Amino acid sequence: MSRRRRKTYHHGDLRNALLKAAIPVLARKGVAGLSLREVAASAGVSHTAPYRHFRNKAALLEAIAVQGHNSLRDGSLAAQQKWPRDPKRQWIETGLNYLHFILENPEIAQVMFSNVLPRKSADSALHQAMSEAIQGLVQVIENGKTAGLYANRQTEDLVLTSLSTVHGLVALMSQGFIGGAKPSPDQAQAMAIRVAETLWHGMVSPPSG
Amino acid sequence: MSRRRRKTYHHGDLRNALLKAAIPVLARKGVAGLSLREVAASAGVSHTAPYRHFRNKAALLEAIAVQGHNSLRDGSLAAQQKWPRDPKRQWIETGLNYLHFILENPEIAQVMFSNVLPRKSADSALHQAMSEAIQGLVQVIENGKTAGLYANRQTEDLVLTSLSTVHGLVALMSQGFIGGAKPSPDQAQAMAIRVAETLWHGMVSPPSG
DNA sequence: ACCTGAACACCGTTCAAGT
DNA sequence: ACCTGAACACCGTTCAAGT
Repeated sequence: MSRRRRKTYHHGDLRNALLKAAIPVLARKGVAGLSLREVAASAGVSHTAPYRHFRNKAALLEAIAVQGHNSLRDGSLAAQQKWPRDPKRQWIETGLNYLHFILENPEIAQVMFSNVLPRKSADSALHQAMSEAIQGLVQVIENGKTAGLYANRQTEDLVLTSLSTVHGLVALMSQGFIGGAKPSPDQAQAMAIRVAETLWHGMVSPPSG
Repeated sequence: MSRRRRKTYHHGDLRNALLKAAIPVLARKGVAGLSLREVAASAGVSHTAPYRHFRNKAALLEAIAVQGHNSLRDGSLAAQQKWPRDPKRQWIETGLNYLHFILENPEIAQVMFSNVLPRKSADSALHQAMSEAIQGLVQVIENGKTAGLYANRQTEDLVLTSLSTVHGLVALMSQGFIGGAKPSPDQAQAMAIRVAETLWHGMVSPPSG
């Protein structure tokens, strides 16, 4: 045996192990059918061990959901760094990155778009993550304003509309209401781009403005 | 006692009684905390009685969620009848009616925007209701095309973008991510109108087109 | 037809106890 | 510090039995 301990009495990284173990359970049972006891068992610990790392079951699910919102935030940061001179591209890629994350992580999406979040509590990690994601979008919009896009529209209106549209599209897709049960990444991306162009130019303006 | 029976051994309208009894339970415990047993007790029947009317707990929740989608459909039908010559107004009112329903029925919204729906099953009552709601929106858009709005845009793009935006706005509001915990109807309507105008004219076009 | 009570196999959460 | 086993008060669902 080497000097560094393995499989000690203490797990070492149980928190992450539980977050990982929850994914297959979500895929099999859905968010409503997931039990903390099964997640614990599948991580190889007793059913009370998770309480050392999560206040309760909702806290575990919240930690999973936070990853999704962080991805929306990271997507807008990445897009700003990748196309620093193209605010429209930043705007589109922010949405596409979010969509791709959801398509590639359907179990996390399932938790994000479910309603197991704490009643209100503005100090929750979920609200924190959501605020950061919105801030990323605000920055993208402000880059566009600096570049002279968006005419005299208010930043708040542009952010609110963009956010609603991307959230709605992604939620509807992830829940299978549009695009069929399993849209391919290409199909999904094509739909998203058409939606983005419709919003960009407006319902009543010609497509190529 | 009059001739018509009351409080017989048979309940008579237990199905509706259960749907009604679920609302206060949702308000108190949330969708994750709702139990069929509590709903049954609050309707004054044993905990097995609901199974005469609903296959299982998910079926009860689905029946509640269907009402929300029916409201989106009814809103577009009502708007078409009320302003038969004004397709833009039809479009805006469809969204506003949906928003008002959600604000006035937060418990139903909670179920609609939660993920307790059956895995896929295109024959589910939920998908049926959603399809009908989308059809209402399609009709509103086609009225606009007939009237010469929307230039050469495709109906599918217009429907998809409208649907995503209204769904996203309403979901974000109902879950408290935007507009604060309890937006007044006036505040909510003002936000919705600004979003609708932004989408109508586009991100990059002047507000008054 | 519609409703019930007992029963089964689960839950989430708490807590004294172990290493 | 971190993990466990027993215990509590619940669940959803099934089923033979009642009216």
